[in-house]
Amino acid sequence: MHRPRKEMIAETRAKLIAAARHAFGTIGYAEASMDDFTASAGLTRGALYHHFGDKKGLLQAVIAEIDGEMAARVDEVASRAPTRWQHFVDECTTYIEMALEPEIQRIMFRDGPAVLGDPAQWQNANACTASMTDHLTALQRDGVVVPDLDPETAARLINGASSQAAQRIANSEDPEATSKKAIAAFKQLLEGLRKQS
Amino acid sequence: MHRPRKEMIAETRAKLIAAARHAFGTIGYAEASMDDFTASAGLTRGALYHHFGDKKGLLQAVIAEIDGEMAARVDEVASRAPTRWQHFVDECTTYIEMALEPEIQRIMFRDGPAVLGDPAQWQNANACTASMTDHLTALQRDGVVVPDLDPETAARLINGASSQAAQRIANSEDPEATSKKAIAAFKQLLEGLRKQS
DNA sequence: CCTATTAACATACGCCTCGTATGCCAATTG
DNA sequence: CAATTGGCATACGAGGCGTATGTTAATAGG
Repeated sequence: MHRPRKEMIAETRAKLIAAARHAFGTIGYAEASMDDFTASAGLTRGALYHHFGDKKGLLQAVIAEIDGEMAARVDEVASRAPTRWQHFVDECTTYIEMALEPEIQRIMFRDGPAVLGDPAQWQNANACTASMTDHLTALQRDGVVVPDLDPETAARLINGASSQAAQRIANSEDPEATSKKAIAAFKQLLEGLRKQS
Repeated sequence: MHRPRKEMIAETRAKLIAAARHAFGTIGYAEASMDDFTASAGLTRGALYHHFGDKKGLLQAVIAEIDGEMAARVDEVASRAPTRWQHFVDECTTYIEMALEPEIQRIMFRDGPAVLGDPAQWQNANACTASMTDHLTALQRDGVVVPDLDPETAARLINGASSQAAQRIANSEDPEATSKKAIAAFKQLLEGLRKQS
């Protein structure tokens, strides 16, 4: 049988990623001891180094996984919306909602950039921005968005604003109220991209 | 004489901050060995722990210093502008320009948040956002900016977009061209805040 | 079917870094 | 001038990380 072997390996990788994701997302990358979270997965650092090279490599794998999940979710939600513009706005607000998860904030917005550098340079972890860029391009073609605008650049700026919005909500005393204010301010900024009719 | 003593102490603090700032800004917080950069200042970790408690405390001090410098610069540049709105826009673009410094990006936007958490929660390091919040409030009062908007929230979102713009420019192959695109996109977003006349 | 090789891990070792406890010296204070 | 405090260095112990080295089980070739 070929399968059991392959499956065991895949399972090992998955267990390591899951354990690391949990550790990174709660206590943070720097505080997460490789000995500890590999042990919590019933393994040792030997497996980690074999599969991912080093701690950074494992972080990359975790980030790739999260990025994939986020992109899938954004894609799903945004697909049902009456207009393209609404589609785009929904995409952004969904992104903010997801960014409320402490795990995502910690890994994708704080530890990730600190350890791996500018997120824009990450390989296998740009699905969300790519999607937003595509939609902005389409909106521009349709004349909904102002023409003199680089879509990818705009998508990045919006990403920055989104993550700040999410952080503000997440750290708020009254998340409900803060959410309203943050989403409102965010949508207001987006209005700047629209061509006035 | 009281002075020499006090001066020596202040000088020690300053040397530690300067050495740490350089180390953090180049190789990064995690890679910066306390033994190394204290030695480069002619001191030991003993002085560091005495004055700043721990590595995080020193990072806070470094951040406070940089924040002060940034706020002073923003204040200076923005003070000469014909209109209040222009004043505000200049403030933002100056902020982006400053954020191009690798040292500032690394310390203020990457390592700082990873180690100390959400910048919005930082004490003694919110001068820039505070200033932008004030100006937004004034603009709102004057009817230049849309009324239904929380100034501080908006300031934070703009901050997020600014830092992304700066990162994009800094990591670009052609900074000159990217700068034009990023600043343009940024200003376009800001237009969303204006009340249409 | 048997052997050789490789791959998937675990173990063991040394280095570096950090935090704390302790010690020393100079400067202030009365 | 003595006592005390504060500024800083030294010394020690504990982890954490990376690498080098096993060990075992699965595959491949004859």
